[in-house]
Amino acid sequence: MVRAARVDEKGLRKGAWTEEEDDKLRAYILRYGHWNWRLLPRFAGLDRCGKSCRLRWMNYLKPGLKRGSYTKHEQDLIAKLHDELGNKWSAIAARLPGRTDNEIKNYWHTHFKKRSERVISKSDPDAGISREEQSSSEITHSLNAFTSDKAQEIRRKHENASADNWDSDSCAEQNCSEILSESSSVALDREGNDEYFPSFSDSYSGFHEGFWEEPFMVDLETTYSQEYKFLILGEEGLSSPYISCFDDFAVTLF
DNA sequence: AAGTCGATCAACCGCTTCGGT
DNA sequence: TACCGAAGCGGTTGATCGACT
Repeated sequence: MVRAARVDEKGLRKGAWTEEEDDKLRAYILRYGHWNWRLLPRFAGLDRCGKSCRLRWMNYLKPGLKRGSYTKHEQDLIAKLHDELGNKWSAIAARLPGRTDNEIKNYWHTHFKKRSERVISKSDPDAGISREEQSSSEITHSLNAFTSDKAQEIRRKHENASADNWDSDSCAEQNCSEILSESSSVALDREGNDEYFPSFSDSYSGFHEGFWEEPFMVDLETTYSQEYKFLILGEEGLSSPYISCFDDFAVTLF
């Protein structure tokens, strides 16, 4: 399911990434960060363009990415967010921890779009909108109204509780969690089933509050083969103009 | 067993946005 | 304020797999 590897006229590799390339890119970014995507491949020893490296890191190698099938909760969230935001895949991805915009976009095109096409083909051409679509739209509308009311209620609650301790970031997170939790309990899925969806916090119990801010710890013994440990540890092979300023960061990591 | 076709998803491409000068 | 380069974003492509004939 990957493109055949080839080399373009500039000598840059294209197509499927090899395990060795993945290891090089991962090792480099974990040690030095992505200070400049265009120059990074040269320093990391990769014959790839910066864009390709960025994409590979963002969509496949970045720690914390979830692979595999989507939960019912995620499916519902994608549908809801797409109703609200349209094709703003990065915005949708930002609200689904561990999923990438590319992944969500693919998922949408293969699952939801197909479904909506079926709905349109089944619908009365004169009516312009199917009963199913209409009902879905009504559900979304009700849900939006509910979440909007709920957001105001939560905001009032927080404002009353403590004006001094108001932390917009954590409150936004909490609001999102509360809204999703409550709305999920009343939401119907697109098939019209009235079923329980786990709340946001239930689904992502593995992600505690500080997860994304914490330094990423790498288990060198299990994550990398022996031949690439030296790359991470910087004995040789990697070079970075940022070595001095990233040394502190590296110390934090290892 | 071989061929066909649709589904899937990694990767590419080109346009837009953002930030620095 | 205009320009330029880098990063980000979204649409599209193409290789592979599995189901079906």
